[in-house]
Amino acid sequence: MSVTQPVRSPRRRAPRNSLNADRILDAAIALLDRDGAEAFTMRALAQELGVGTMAVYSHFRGKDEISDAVAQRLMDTIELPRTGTGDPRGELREVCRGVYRLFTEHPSALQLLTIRPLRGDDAIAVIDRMLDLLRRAGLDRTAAARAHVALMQYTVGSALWNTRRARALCEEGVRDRVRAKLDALPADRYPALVSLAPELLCAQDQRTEQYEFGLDGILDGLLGGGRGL
Amino acid sequence: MSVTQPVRSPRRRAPRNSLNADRILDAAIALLDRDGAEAFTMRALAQELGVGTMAVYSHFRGKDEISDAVAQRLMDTIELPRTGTGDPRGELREVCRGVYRLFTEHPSALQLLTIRPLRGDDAIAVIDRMLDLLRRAGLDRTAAARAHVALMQYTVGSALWNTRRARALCEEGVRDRVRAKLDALPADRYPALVSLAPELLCAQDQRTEQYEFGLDGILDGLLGGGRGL
DNA sequence: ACCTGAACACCGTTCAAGT
DNA sequence: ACCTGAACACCGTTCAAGT
Repeated sequence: MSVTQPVRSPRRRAPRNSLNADRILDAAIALLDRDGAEAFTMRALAQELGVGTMAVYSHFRGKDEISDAVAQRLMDTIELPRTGTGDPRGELREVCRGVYRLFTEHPSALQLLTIRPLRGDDAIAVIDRMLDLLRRAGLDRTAAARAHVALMQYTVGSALWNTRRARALCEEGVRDRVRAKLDALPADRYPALVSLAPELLCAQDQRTEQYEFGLDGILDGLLGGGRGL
Repeated sequence: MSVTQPVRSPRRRAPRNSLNADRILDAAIALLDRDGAEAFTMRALAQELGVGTMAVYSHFRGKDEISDAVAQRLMDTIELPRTGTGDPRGELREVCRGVYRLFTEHPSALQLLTIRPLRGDDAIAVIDRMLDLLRRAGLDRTAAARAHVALMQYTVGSALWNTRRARALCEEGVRDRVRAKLDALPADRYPALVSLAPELLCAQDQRTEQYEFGLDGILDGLLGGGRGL
């Protein structure tokens, strides 16, 4: 029978060397940010690139190696504030906000980043900068190390919390169901919660303000002289 | 040919009603804590129960529903300190430590818990208690709501960070590789990091002390009067 | 009703083969 | 060397069937 070429040709063979590690990482980040971590699939990634699934394996050993490379690449996009004349506290605040912004701008990559936080030249530069600022703020060696870890933990936790929330709230009706559940709580059993329900919902909406509220509190507590009373 | 019964009989049929939601949740938590989240599989869960894969579906709609129930069950195991005569700050500290302990004792369930933190009667009681204590500590309505969220975010972030670290460090040789990497860093480029490397490694090892260091800092900052200088 | 295996549409990855 | 599809061992879940 005379047939034309199949209407939907499955895919013409990709020209040699049209694929490389950079293109793959770009596509991976785009895929993660657009469709979320659970859609980050070798098959989906290959399709995003217009290429057979196995083509990617010529450039990376496997999915884990791609994840690592994505995490490293993202960390390298953090911009450090100019090493200022200003106070250490203000600079520290800026560095933390930069890390937080990165985490929330690439929500799906956040979990990749929390696994091995010590990758990438710029990530290391961030850590070095934070430690330096903490020392200059007057903390001793042990306190500086601990304060750095605490700040990173808070930042990771805050970003994770907010992105999970944001994703959940995207689903239809979740917002109303949460509100209804809060309204249905017995006020005699949970008086504080029922009373503060509006403020709680508001706090979760104003995510940047919420992060900065906690950040300022932590910085006050860690830098401000000693255990206050 | 004459054959005996197969040496390994695949599985005798489970007696009726030997399975129920509680047994399934017990097995799920055991599986999660023992083998980790990535081993939490419907097939593995059924095997743990000595039952066909699909038997579980008679009691739960699917894996998501089991995850939700696990999260709720775990949250209900948090013990609140006796509503003390003591200072709000000390009680608040105890509640946070309880939440942190739960998160670290069930590391694999942590991610389940971060998705929908508002499930379960006891979880709600924890929230109510924290809000009440924050109010009694003198915070206004907005500050109490924000402080509660910040404390939860820090606690989740800290538990997540530590359990990821702990799991990574279990792998053979990771510990030495991290140390080697830190030693190999150019001291002129990252002076603070190289100098504080021992303190950093130490801070990540002493996990409970690290959590409490940050917790005390946050409590100081949030409760101690105003922005210090 | 409760439990079962077969089957379906996915997943990451191995392998032998094309160019 | 770079890219390909077929195949393998997994996964969650649907379905028709057994008891």
